[in-house]
Amino acid sequence: MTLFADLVFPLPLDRSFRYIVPPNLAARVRPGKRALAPFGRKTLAGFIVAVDDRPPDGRLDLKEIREVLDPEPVVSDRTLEFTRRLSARYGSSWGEFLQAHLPPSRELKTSTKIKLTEEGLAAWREGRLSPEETQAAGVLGPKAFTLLHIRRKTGIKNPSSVVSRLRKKGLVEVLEKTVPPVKAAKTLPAASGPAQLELDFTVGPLLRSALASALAALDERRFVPWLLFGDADARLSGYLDLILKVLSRSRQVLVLVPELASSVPLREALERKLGEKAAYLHGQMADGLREAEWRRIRSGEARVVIGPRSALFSPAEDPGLIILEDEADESYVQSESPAYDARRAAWMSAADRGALLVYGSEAPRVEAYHRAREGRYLVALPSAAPRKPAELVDDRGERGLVARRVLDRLGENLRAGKPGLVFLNRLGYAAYLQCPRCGNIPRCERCEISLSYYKKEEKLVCRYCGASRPKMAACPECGGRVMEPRGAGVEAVEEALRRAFPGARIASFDSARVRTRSARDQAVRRWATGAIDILLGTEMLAHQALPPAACVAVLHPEARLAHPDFRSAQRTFQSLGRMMRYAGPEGEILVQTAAPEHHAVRAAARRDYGAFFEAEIGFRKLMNYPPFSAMAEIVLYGRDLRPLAQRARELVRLYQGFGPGLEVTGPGMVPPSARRGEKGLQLVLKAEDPEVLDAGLDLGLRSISGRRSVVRFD
DNA sequence: AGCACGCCGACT
DNA sequence: GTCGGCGTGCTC
Repeated sequence: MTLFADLVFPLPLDRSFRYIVPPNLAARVRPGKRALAPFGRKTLAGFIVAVDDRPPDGRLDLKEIREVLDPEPVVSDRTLEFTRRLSARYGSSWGEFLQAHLPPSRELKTSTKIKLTEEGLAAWREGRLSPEETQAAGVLGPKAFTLLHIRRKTGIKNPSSVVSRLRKKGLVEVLEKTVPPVKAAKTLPAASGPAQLELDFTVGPLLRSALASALAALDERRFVPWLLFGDADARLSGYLDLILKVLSRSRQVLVLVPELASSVPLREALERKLGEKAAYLHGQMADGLREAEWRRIRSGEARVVIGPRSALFSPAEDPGLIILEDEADESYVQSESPAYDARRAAWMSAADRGALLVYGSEAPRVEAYHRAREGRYLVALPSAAPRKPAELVDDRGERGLVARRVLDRLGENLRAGKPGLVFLNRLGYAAYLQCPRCGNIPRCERCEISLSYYKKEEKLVCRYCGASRPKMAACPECGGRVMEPRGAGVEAVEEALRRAFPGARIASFDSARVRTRSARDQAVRRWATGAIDILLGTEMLAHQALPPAACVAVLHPEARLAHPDFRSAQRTFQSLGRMMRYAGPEGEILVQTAAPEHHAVRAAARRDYGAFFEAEIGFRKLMNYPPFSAMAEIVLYGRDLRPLAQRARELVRLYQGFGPGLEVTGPGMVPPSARRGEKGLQLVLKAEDPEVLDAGLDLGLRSISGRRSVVRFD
C-alpha cells in the first residue's frame, strides 16, 4: 500500500502539496515532522500536515519525498491544528505559521555561494571576459563567496545576472547548502511547565471578585476572556495580580505588547516581585539570543514571556494566561504574509488551551467593548486618580495659527518656569501649496496626491513615495506669482511659537527632523533635563516615554476625521487620549480644534470613554459597520494602474454578482507607501453574516491572481 | 518566495 | 536583428 503525505512549505502559498512516501520512509512520516521534497526546481523542507493512503483524484505525476528530517515532530498536534485554523481564517500560509513556531536552529536557510571554475579562472587571466564579468571574477578568485559579497566589493547593481551569464558559459559554479543559522542541537528541550511558585501575596481589591471566578475556571481549564478596562496604572497592577495567581498554578504566562517600550514597567515590576527575568522574543533579535530565549521558554525555566504579536507563537505549550496589552493598537494586525490579527489569534489560542485571555485597554475598540459588554466579560477597573478634563479651544475665527488662548496658557506656564508640549500631527510647513489665482495644487506625478511643503528646505515632498522637488516660484499652470501654503504643519507652528515667545528654547520632534534613534534619545533627554521650554511634536512624539508636562496643547486632533475610514473617530479619540496622558496629574491640557462639537473630540477632552462609546456605537449601528457587520479589506498591488484597475473591476463585478448579504465598495486608491513604488487598489467587503464574508473572501482570493493583501476587521 | 515562460525597448 | 526588462502563472 502506498502512502501519501501532504506538505506545506514556509512560503507565501495557501495550499498544501501531496507527495508519494517511498516505502523506506513510510515508518517515519508523521504529521508535525518536516520532510525534504522536490518543489519546483528546488528541494525544500516542508511540514508534513497529513498522511494517508488515498491517492489524489486525477493527478498521477506525484513526486516522492526525499527524506524525513526530524526523528520527532517539531510541532505539536495542537500547534498543527491552531496554525491550520489561522491559515484558513486569514487565507495565508499554513507553512509560514508553522515556521514561526520553530526556534532559529530549526530554520533552514539556503546559503548560496559562487566559485570560479578552472575554466573561469583561465578566462579571467586571459582577459576574455566583459568588464563586469572581469570585476566579478576578480572578487571571486578560486574561493567561494555570496552574491551579496560580490555586490559589496564591485558595486555591480545586479550581480545575479552577471553570475547567471557566467554560469551558462560554465565559468562559475554555484554551491547551495541549506544550513540552520545557528548550531542545531540534536533535540529540542522537552516541553515543560514552570515550577510551582511558592509565594504568599494578596490580591489588590480591584480584581478580587472577578478573579475568583476566573481562577475557578482556570482550575477546570475552562476558557475565560476578559476585557480589562482601565488606565495604565490600574491595568499594570491587575496584570501583576493575575500573573502571580497563574504562576502559582504552575502555568506559564504570555504577555503581548504593542511595543517593547510599553512593557518596561511590567518587566521591572516582575523582576522586583519574582526576581526573574521575563523571556523576550522578537523577530529582529539575533539568532543566537532568540534560540536561547526560545529554549528558556520551552523548558519552562522562563515563566513569563513578553513580546510583540509574534510571541503568540512562542513555545509556551500550556500557558494559563494570555495578556494582550492595549488591544486597540494596530500593531496587532499583520498584513504581510502570513497575515493575521493577533487579537483573534490570541482568542483562538487561549480558547483551545483553556486559558484566561485578558485584553487590556484604556480606550478599547468600540467593537471589542461592545462584544465584551454583550458577552459579560467586561472587567472595569476604577481609576487610580481621576484626571482633569481638557479645555476645548474653538479656533474657528482665530487669525493666528495657534489660538490666542493656547498662547496665553503656554506663556503663563513658561513664565512660571514650566515647559510645555505641543502636538500637531502634520509634517512640514504646509499640507499643500495652492495658487490663489487659478486654484492649482501641485501634486505628485506618481501618487496623484498633493505635495507637502517644507519651508526650510524649500522643497515639495510626497508623503507617500517620498519623492521631492524644489518649490516652484510661480504657478506652473497660470504663471501666478505666489503659491500660498495651506494647512499648517509643525514647521509653521514652530515659526509661530518662536514669534510668540522670542528667546524661548523651542525644539521640534518629528520624523523629518529626528531621524535616528540617537537623535530621538537625545531629544528626549534634553526634554527630561529641562533644556527645552516648548517641545513640538507629531504623532511620533506621542509614542515616546516622556516625563509629564505642566501644559499640553493639542492642535487639530480632528484632522484624521477627514479620512474615509469607519474607524477614524475611534482613532481620533485614541490618539487624543494618548497625547493628553503627557500632562501629569496636575497638568493643564488645551485642545485647539475646529470641530469642538464632534463626539470623539468632546468625549476625549472629558476623558469620557462611555460617552464616546455610546455615540460611536450608535453611528456604527446606523451605518451597519462592525461590530454589526463583518468587514474585510482587499488590496491589490501592482506597478501600473491600468492592469490593476482591470483586476479590481473584475473582482467588483464578481462580488456584485455574489448575491445578497455581501456588499462591496471601491475600488479606491491606497497610499503606495506600504510597498515602495507600487500602487494599490482597495476593495472593502461588508457582510452582516461573518460566514457570508468568509465565503466571499474564499471565492475572491481563489479567482484573482497577482499580489494582494487581505485584512479582516474582526 | 523563486523561477520559467513570454512579449516590447536599447544596443554588442 | 538580439539581450533583457518584468508581468503572469506555477510549484505535488
